[in-house]
Amino acid sequence: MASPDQADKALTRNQSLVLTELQGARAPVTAYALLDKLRPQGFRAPLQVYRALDRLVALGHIHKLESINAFMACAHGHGEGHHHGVAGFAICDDCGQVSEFADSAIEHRLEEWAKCNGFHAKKSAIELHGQCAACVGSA
Amino acid sequence: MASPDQADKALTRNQSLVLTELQGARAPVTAYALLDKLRPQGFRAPLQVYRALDRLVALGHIHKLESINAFMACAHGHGEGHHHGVAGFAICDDCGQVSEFADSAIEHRLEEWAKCNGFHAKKSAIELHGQCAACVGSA
DNA sequence: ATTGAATTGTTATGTTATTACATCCAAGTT
DNA sequence: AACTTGGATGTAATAACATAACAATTCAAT
Repeated sequence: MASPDQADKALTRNQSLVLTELQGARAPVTAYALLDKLRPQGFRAPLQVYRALDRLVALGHIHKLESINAFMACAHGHGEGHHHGVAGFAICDDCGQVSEFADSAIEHRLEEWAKCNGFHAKKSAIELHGQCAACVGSA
Repeated sequence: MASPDQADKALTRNQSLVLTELQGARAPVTAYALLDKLRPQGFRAPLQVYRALDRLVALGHIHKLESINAFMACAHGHGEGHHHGVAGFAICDDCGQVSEFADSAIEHRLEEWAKCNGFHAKKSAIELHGQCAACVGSA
């Protein structure tokens, strides 16, 4: 049996620091905001952050939100047989909070379109902008 | 009856120049690439481009591709009763060409999710990355 | 110990987007 | 005509996001 946190153990110091920071955040964080937060831990240049982010995205630990140039930890864990489907994000333009969701019907329709059009999809970005329930209520 | 090109007539000179440039392009164009192309027409600063782009996006004439920071003309025209649904984009990472598509099932699923979660969506971005049919063939 | 691959550190630079403020111009008013 | 008002534009400076190039270090496997 693999150790329970094998995925984490594969991470380097910088990657762990960035991931931990993102997991503790309540909303997406930009690369430069991460840099500032991690200066006490020795970070000094953007590349240290960007390199860690690239790796974490590749490993599936975090997502990049393309429409706001920010990053957030993946909503679910990384247990053994975890199916990594197409993820969607609902971004509140008022409070900044983001909800991650998965919808197999959407995933299926995208696959269908790709198949019909000979497109080989490698990754996807689905991002909604608007107001979350809390902000609609307090509007 | 409105004149056939009423929408176009509402555009200012700068907006028309930017829109025409995008309509003539075979792939998305970045703001700074537009600036360079329009220097002969008198453009000198990024804001001239960004202001025109903002307006054109708001009017539904063009789309911003969030994952590549580039813009493209809307695939369909702007006739009278044109339903502007949720648009998706398949971006070829090899040749740069983009296919715009619309899928009412996806739109419906997104609306459904929003309703169930009290999220008021104002806009959406759906972008696929991979290889288009032509590039897969010539790989 | 040596080597080779991956990671890291550092500097500089490139790319994308906005802020702030001055100016211009056309439409409506006195 | 002079005045006001609002949108559109021009201009300069800067902010925010991201990568290139290269040197130095770490560390597992020999």
